[in-house]
Amino acid sequence: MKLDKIIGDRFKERPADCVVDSHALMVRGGYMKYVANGIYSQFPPLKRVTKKIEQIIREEMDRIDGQEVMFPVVMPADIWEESGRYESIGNELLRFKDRSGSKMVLGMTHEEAAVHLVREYANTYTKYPFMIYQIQTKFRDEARPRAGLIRVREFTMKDAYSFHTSQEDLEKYYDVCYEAYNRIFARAGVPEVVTVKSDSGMMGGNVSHEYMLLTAIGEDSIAICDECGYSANMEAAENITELENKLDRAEIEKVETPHKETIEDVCEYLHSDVKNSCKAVVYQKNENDEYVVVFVRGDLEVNETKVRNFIGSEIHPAVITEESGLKAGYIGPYNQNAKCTILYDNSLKGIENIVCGANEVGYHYTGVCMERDIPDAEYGDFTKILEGGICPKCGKHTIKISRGIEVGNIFQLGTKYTKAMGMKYTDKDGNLQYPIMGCYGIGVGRLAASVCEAHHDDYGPIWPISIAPWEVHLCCLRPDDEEVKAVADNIYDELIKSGTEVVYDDRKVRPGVMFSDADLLGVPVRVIVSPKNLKENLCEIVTRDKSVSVKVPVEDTVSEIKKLVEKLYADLNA
RNA sequence: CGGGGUGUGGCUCAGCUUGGCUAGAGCGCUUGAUUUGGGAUCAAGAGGUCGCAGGUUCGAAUCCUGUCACCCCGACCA
Repeated sequence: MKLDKIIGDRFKERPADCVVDSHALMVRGGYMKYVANGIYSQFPPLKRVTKKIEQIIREEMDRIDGQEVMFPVVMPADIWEESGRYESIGNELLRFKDRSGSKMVLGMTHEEAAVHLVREYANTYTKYPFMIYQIQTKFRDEARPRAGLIRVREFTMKDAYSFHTSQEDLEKYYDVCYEAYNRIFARAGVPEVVTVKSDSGMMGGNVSHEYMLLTAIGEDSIAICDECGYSANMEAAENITELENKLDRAEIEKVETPHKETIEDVCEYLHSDVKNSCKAVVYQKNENDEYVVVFVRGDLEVNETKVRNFIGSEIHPAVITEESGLKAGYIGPYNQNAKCTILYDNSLKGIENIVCGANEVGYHYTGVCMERDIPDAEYGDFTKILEGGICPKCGKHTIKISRGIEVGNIFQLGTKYTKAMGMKYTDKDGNLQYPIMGCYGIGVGRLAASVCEAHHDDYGPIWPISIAPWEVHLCCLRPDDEEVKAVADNIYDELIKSGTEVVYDDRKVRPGVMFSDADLLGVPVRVIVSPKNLKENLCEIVTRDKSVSVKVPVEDTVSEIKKLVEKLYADLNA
């Protein structure tokens, strides 16, 4: 490919709207163009990157006996009504009507379509197990797309669905998939992707893992223990607390705390440690606005996902009214009479002599002891794990919180969808059974952006050769010099003949322009043919990351390039 | 959905507070010349009616009202 024929402009200035580097570089490098909020078109360089990622995924899925299929983008609402998700999913699911008034949805995930595809076919245990997958466009009407390709509304995703006749078989295959995913990320040049335990959210099911690329711009918080290797999404990480600053038992005393409505203010006012206090965080259930009060130790934060899972309902931060009986800023566990669901966090178990609201405006209690004063409280885990927190696996104070981008996930779904949609098979004994499912996703565009985010410098992406838009970038520094041009042309022809993917820059531009464009394209191997090198009968071969920089005789150039290309591939597979 | 911000050639932005001639700069683009190992120089050119709609005014990019879009933070989210 001649560089001057590649569709799309490259330019110098960072676009104002781009917050993350990968987004800025991919816009500057002519990889993508904004179409609408969270919707982009891909120029050839990016299309070539995503195509290669797709191919790696395809090979690894086929290797674990996946069968590629294709589900529709537009689906009738009725299969979503079968699973119950037509109602339960919020506005991310784009619903619309066709010309005849039938309700339709735009596919945001394809469990329903997968079950629909195989539910007649897989009616006997002899057909199991099997896995089907597709690589296709999804649409999710996200509330807030951001960061270029990291979070978009329309995107390409590989989604796979496996069907099993036993939990053991699912778990066995889950592990196989786990390994396949590790191979995919290693081959894509990001072996540093880590797996974390996660909350399954709307997907349902029990066990699930997320594949995270750790980076400061990530949207997820991950709890990691360096000691034992434990890692979990902050949403899912169990938070173990121990009693600190244990105080002696004391009598309850009501004290005036005028205009002190945050726990920090109250504790400062009363000269008490925040760790010896109890604060109330109030939510309301989405369906009926019923109040949910969560009592946690003053220094901790509520993990809303845990609350949501525990009460089995969606919640939102509360608007506290007069009628509720709750006294905002003065809510406490003792003498609490308001009608609402009350949850007590583990951090309060057995705590003595604490400060808490008196359920009366302007007053707090001191000396409250949970065991003595609220003897029938039941406790659960409702708080966020924090930096320096206790590792649930090894029990040490070793938890670190990192940010990460979720580039893939795997779920053990169970029978949620097969049951809801009436998919059954006959087992060996002639009984009807529901198949057990697993599902496995990878966001292709997000992975491309994540690799760029993880591997770039100020001048452009540094693509791993396996997913780079081209393998070799050939620069002819002085195309007006006949000899230089002839040598470069010859190298180009030879590389093409040998099946190497090469982009050839023979424009009549200054070297600086040429190098800058090469940096933006991020091709791993760069070859420079120039009058300066040619005087000594040499060509220059450098890698984008500067780890290799050599000059070789002109006649050896092509073979040296091919050697280097092979080495780069080998490094990725090692 | 709540809070904050921004809309001026392809890109980055100035002008707006305090309305006033044909709306500016740099980058990019076209043509020519000189240059040639990290985004050159000179000259000549093309390209915008200032997000949209309405209002105030002799006169609006500038003031007012409405509206749309986008960005950031939060909420929400496989």
